[in-house]
Amino acid sequence: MTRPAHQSVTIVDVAEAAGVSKSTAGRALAGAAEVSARTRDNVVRVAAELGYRPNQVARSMITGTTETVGVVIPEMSNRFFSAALQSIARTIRKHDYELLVSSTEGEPALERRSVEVLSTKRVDGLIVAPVGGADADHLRRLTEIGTALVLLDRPAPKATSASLVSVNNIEASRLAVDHLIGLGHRHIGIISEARPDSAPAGATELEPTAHWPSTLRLAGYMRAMTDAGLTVRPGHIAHSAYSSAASYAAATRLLRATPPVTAIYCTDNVLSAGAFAALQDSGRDCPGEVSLIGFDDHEWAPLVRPRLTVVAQPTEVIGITAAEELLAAIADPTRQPATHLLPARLITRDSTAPPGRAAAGG
Amino acid sequence: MTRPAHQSVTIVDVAEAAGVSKSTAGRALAGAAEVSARTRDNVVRVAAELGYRPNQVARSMITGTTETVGVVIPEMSNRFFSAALQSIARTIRKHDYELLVSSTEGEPALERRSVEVLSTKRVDGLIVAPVGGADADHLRRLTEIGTALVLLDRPAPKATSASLVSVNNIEASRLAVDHLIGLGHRHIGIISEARPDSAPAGATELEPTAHWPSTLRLAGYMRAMTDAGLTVRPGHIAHSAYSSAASYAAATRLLRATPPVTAIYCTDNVLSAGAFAALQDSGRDCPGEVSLIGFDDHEWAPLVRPRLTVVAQPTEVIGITAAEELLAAIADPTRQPATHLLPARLITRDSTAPPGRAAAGG
DNA sequence: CTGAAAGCGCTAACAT
DNA sequence: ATGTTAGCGCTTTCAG
Repeated sequence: MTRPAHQSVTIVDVAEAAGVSKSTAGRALAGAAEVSARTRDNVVRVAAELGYRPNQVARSMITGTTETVGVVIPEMSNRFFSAALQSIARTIRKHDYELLVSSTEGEPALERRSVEVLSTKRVDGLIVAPVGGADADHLRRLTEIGTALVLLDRPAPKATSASLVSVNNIEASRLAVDHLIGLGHRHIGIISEARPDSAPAGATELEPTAHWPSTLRLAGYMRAMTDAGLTVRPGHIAHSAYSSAASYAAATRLLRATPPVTAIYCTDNVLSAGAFAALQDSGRDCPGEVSLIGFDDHEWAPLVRPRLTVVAQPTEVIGITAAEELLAAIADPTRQPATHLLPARLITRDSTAPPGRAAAGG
Repeated sequence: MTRPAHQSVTIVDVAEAAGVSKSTAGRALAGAAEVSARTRDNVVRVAAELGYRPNQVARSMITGTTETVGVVIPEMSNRFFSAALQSIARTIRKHDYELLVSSTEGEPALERRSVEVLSTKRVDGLIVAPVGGADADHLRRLTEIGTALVLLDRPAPKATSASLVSVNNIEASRLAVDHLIGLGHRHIGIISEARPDSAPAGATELEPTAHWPSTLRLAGYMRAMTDAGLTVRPGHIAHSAYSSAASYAAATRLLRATPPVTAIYCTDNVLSAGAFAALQDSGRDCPGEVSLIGFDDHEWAPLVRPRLTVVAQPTEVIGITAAEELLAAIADPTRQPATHLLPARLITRDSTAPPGRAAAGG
């Protein structure tokens, strides 16, 4: 009775036990209409008794599909990505797809590896938040071989035929800056991961980094300032690496700038915490002396004092939209790629107020 | 030139173009030693030119493995799980495995579905944070069919032959309570997702919920109180549903208890935010009038005022351990299941102080 | 309505 | 060192 098979009970076992051919067994299990109710019930019962588990790998071999989508992101513990992942998961599950997820730690080499491996595993489509600047051959390759691709959060230079789902970064910054300007601020500092020179004359360049969120947010800041007739001062643009600690240092620098800033706009969720801590430790009154705007709505934004005003991304909608766009692309390979630039929202709390107001005490 | 194949270029195409048999091509691509360097190089070159992508599905068909592990968790946007996921991902990637992840929204039916679907997709092993109380047939089934299984965060009643990786919840609570007792507190409240009557005489019962983290944390609180000769008062145990809002309400109730509590211990990360907000809004001075301990170390714990003292789980180690345990079980099916109860750590900040100390002002 | 046969792309004996 | 053959478990023509 020994059998070197990989699998305990196959459809052949079920067929034999039910006294039918494996084709009939297969049809019965698939709920095909052409099989008589009697034999179908019998087959199903026998399958249950035997503990038969269909083998999706074998099925994929034939159908050429895996009912699986891949997601490649820099980091899954990042709030933005974990929230996006959650809504992607929920959306695709409704369509009976599963999620193969790979995190790249922000490393281009790992991103390429992930995309290749998932492709090798024959995912039906891929959502990727690319990090690998200029080199996007691995993404272009996907569209060449006909794998559905949706870009999340940021575009990729060469992946022209992929859809993009992201917040409207330019407008997000405008929201923040206009709010501050409306309050009367004229000296507004910004903490950005982007290098000040990466967004020189706007955000329409074709440079590798020109369309990254941080670059666009910086560009949006510059544009909003300019449109309001305010001067964009290099000394008010603080570059920060992508960490809370770096942001702390950047904010500290900004607080010593001349002319002094009366407000700081923080362009990323991991940078917000560091900036807030720096402002707190500086002893400056917020919002009395310095206003602060964070990016992304955190659980803690209403918990700290002053409660933090933020520019919130529609994270959930972004995830849902990316998933739906991908499912649509899988269902219809001729579908044209679309760009979804979702609107951000300003959530006004207590960390922003008119400038020059002394601490009211108490 | 038309071909109804599912795949653009297969190993047969490569073989033909290279003028060898498909076995040789396969061996060359696999880097087998028995193939001459000359033909191997040639095959590899031709494969690259043709844009050949190996088909992992077909390979799995033969080997019976997928180099994929499944992870089933209640929610991936939850801080604890997203952090665990991240370290699981990193660990398995080093062993060239991929991650098929499914979130269950805390619904037992979805959990069963996820486990079955991933099993159908022939994952080599599964890490699950079970939620489905008494009904764990779907998990027992896995071990029956020989699929490696590791339980994360909480055990499952019937899945006896699976490893478990979790924090030591009893000791975690003892850490918190002993700290408070050491400061002089005698009236310590607790906010718990567990019903007070679920952990009556300790945590050694065999009831469905008896080993859930929340139950164990409550039991640990009761045990630590008792061991210190303090009275466990039902009025000081506030039950809360699993949400920040519910915890806010529970904390508010606790603040009105008689005799009054001088300290509150919060047993879960999502409950911590609500309790903190409630204490803040109550106008009570913390830690002057009431001390507070949260669970899990949040990004915001050092940002709020007072900075929050917490019991921190070794989230990263939990994820790594679960992944390694799973990989070991996959590699050696005869391996005996192990239980890893990792130690929690108390991070003392400013929200805990001796009781009865009036607000010092300023 | 059911069965027989072919084959998805690949690896793994078994030859040579 | 290379080629030939036989499947992995399943779906899907094609016959009946």
